[in-house]
Amino acid sequence: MKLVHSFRIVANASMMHWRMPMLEKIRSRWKLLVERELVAYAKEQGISTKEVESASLVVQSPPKSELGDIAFPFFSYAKSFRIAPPVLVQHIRIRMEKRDDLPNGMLLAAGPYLNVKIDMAALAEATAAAVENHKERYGHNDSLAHKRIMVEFSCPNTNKPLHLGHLRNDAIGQSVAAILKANGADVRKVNLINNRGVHICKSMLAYQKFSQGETPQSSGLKGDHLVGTYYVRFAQWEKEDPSALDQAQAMLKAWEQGDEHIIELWNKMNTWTIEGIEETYKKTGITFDQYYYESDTYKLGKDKVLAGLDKGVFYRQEDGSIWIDLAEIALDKKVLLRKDGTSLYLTQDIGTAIARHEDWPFDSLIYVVANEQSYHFKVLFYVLQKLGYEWASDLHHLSYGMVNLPEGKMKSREGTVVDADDLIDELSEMALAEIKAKEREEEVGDAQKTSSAIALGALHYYLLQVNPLKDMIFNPADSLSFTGNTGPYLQYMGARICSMLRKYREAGAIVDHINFDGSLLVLEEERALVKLIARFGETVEKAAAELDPSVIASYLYELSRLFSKYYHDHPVLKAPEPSLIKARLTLSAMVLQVLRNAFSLIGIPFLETM
RNA sequence: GCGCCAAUAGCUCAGCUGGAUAGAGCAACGGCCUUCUAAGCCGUAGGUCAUGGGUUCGAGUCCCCUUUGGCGUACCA
Repeated sequence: MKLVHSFRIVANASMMHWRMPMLEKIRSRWKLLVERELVAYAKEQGISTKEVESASLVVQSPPKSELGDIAFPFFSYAKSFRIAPPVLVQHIRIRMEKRDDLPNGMLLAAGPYLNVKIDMAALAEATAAAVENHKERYGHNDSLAHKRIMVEFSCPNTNKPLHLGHLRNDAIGQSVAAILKANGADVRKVNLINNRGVHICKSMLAYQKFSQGETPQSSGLKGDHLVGTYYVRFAQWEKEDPSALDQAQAMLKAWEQGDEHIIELWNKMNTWTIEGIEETYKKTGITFDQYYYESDTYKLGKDKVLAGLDKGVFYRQEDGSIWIDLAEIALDKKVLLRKDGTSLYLTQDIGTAIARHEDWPFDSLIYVVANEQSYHFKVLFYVLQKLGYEWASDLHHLSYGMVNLPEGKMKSREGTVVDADDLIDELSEMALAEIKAKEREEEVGDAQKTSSAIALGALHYYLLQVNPLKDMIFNPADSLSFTGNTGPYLQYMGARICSMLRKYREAGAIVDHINFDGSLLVLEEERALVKLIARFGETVEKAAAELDPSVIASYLYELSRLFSKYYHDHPVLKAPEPSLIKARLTLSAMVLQVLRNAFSLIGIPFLETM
């Protein structure tokens, strides 16, 4: 399975030791020591050290905690040394143990693996200090420092409200932007409003014919929903009146010629839709740094296509249309401008990309767009390259899979499209009902606010736990469930820790004066938690390298599940010794901080109580 | 037809980029609330990693064939 995006932007060489996360530092230190010993042994045995050096040592994590914390498989050295891996492991272990410059820790020979049990007390204390120092920035790094990355997502049409597909798009875009930012990049989130074209005219025309001047105020409908009803109305009318489409096209022409009445109507309806959509963004916590409008950029696209014609990279057909030959990238031919001179989707995107690079010269531009458009982006990037823009190679299509329903595809004709606002409202109602059923309305404070936060947590986690490239099935029943591997489960973990910390303070913060002693965390779960917390930074980096929020989602679930089991089995506030209370409290607070930080990367609202 | 992508438990998804006995959740069954919030915890059951071949010490992971499914291949967006 090859699902990894090859995100082209090159990370900075930030891997200098002084800023390397603690766990990585320990791993690479041990790696160097094992390699040193292998080379020394090879010399003694009269084996070419080149052979040994070229088989670079692999670093892994053992599957079980009894086997230690770091694993070095020795399979690949068997040939050079001409002995079985387990034998070599024993030799190297014994030799290394004679050294007096080893860091704290223990070497374990586990068959063909040489494993290390690390000094967990030191790791726990260093990690606790790092969490304490960096707080909401713990886990952040500067691997993408000074990189300007533009992320385009959402891109709604102004003829209908957002649906489930947009929600996946928005969730991915918002999350990827946050992840890149956490890696130090200078990120600019941009939206592109598809506000021109025949499809926009369809809802306008139907409105003109059938609305009798209805407005969001008079109808009580959100603007985008109101406009959407006329888009649907057009589809009905089109069946009754075959001239409907011609009329819509005539309207588009009039629009392009600047007909005042039509522009006025267009402005009015666009405003309604955009205001409605922005309300949805507000509800889902989606924000942008800048909006682009196709009505502003399509002309630039036209100009650039004509310029390309002059340069000879495109050609004109007899009927007047302008084309590009895609033979170089093993594709066919593609129209860039219609014979009547009007622009196409591709033309507009050419203009938009150029305008963006002029506005904010980026090191990379990531388009978050469904995979059904991969052909479009392949062509777009090629066209821009042909036009001579060197930055064309910095464009990246983050292609995500379709959202389907258990019954199959969403189809507007069959009315199976899941509306974004309806879904969020339904989720909120379910969450509210749950709060009431648990009789936690008072406890929770603002039950309304809490339930929408839970709804959002459920939705975003559901959408982001799947690798973006894969098609996913959105099962409404599952998404409405708040138990198991869900957003609310994670939120609940955070709320429980908060509650525990509140109780501690109410009881007088008894162990505040005691120093945190990492050596007290000896339980298997505690070691696993410390390691996992120490790995958060790597996880954030991996998520950026792969442009994949599901990396964060999986990490969060693992952390929560581990902590959940831990605090169920082992008392924190009622631990037998004050110093142990302190140690466990510190560990819990670390988990809490990481939950908070990770939540913000995948759009899960943090809740102090629920 | 051609191109791109996918296939892991009944269902929805992981699987640290080729390593130790393939993991979770849901659904099913059983156990745990005078003990830091039961939106929780524990246990049982569930797998020929679509099929066949190849690469090598070693394959769910890499390569090829086949099958099935999705998307694309518009002077729609």
